[in-house]
Amino acid sequence: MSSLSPTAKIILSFLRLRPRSGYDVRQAVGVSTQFFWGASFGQIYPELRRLEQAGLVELESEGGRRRRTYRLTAAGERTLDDWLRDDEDFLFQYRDEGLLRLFFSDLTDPEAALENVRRMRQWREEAAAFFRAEIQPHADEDVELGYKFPRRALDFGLVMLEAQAKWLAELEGELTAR
Amino acid sequence: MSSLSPTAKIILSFLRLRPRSGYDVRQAVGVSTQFFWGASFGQIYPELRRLEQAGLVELESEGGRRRRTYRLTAAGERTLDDWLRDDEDFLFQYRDEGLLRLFFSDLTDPEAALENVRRMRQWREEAAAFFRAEIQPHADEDVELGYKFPRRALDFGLVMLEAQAKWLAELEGELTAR
DNA sequence: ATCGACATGTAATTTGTTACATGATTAA
DNA sequence: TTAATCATGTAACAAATTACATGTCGAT
Repeated sequence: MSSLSPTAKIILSFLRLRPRSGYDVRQAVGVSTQFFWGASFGQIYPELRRLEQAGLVELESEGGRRRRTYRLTAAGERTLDDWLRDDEDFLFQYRDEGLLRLFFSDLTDPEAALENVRRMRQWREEAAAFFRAEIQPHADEDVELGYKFPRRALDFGLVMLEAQAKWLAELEGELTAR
Repeated sequence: MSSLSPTAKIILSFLRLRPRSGYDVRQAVGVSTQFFWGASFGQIYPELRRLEQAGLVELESEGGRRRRTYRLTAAGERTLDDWLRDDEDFLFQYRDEGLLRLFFSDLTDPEAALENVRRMRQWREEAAAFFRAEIQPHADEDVELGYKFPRRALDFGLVMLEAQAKWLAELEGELTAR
């Protein structure tokens, strides 16, 4: 019962929604989970081969053309199901260079510290705007199809970004006041 | 002007506050930046050698004992300063397996989805409690010493965790209601 | 026929964790 | 003197990004 690699988790999940090629998996990631669970071509293609080897996915069609569409096998379905229920600790990783610089901002002059905070806030605002423009349409489409959770995951991300932006704006005010 | 590795950034920063050994850097990370910028022994020790090679740090004392304390060189100070002001894009990485499972929760039964949300919320609450118990005392100590920003970085983390926990609690209510 | 978008893949490099090995110092 | 903790280090592995190479398809 070797556990699934991070990339395997997202591949199996998207294939369960419908059969896809590696290319399609990457497109789906790009318009939905990228923010909290990325995957690049360089990981997806080799991982698909491994999953095929392991009997978790199989080729559905080579369509005459050069397009390899995969679908889940029964074993793949079971493995995915296990993961969606399992009890292991979740991976949680947060890495934030702006916050690192904030932490050490006593080492710089106030202007540099303030500029850093401003950039942090702006980044959050831009990310939130990007979510609404590029990701929300897809999430809303999913809702039409009866999938409610992608939209909830989007809202989670927006709430997080906006809480951060609000706090940063307050700190900006505090640092400007003097 | 080869750019600093992630681990180099935190090593130089902590050395600027005061000279330390690799062991001390690791301790400092563990009680302060771990949440958003980790570093393990396996990275710190080799990186210190590289930084020494590059002339950014130097041995301050071998203290007779087996304890290698490093301090910044003038070149190290300059390099650190450059980084604290530079214009490059900040690294921002967020990876959240609970959120990935939430995204795909249409594929499971409602009980498994609810259980996942509950665990996500609990994890946030435990993390926030840990911050207050284990990290805040050190941040407050820093304030006494005139370093105000570590405490602000802590507050940022708490605000983020609490915003997430609140949203998750609301979703829990919604999912329970039916 | 050729150009751009679609599609698959490999290789090199970077980053990070974990497990392991080893030695020095201090307190019981 | 022996156990625990302090302290330094290496090796093996896992994960991820990026750049590169190659080929297919459809429209002009």
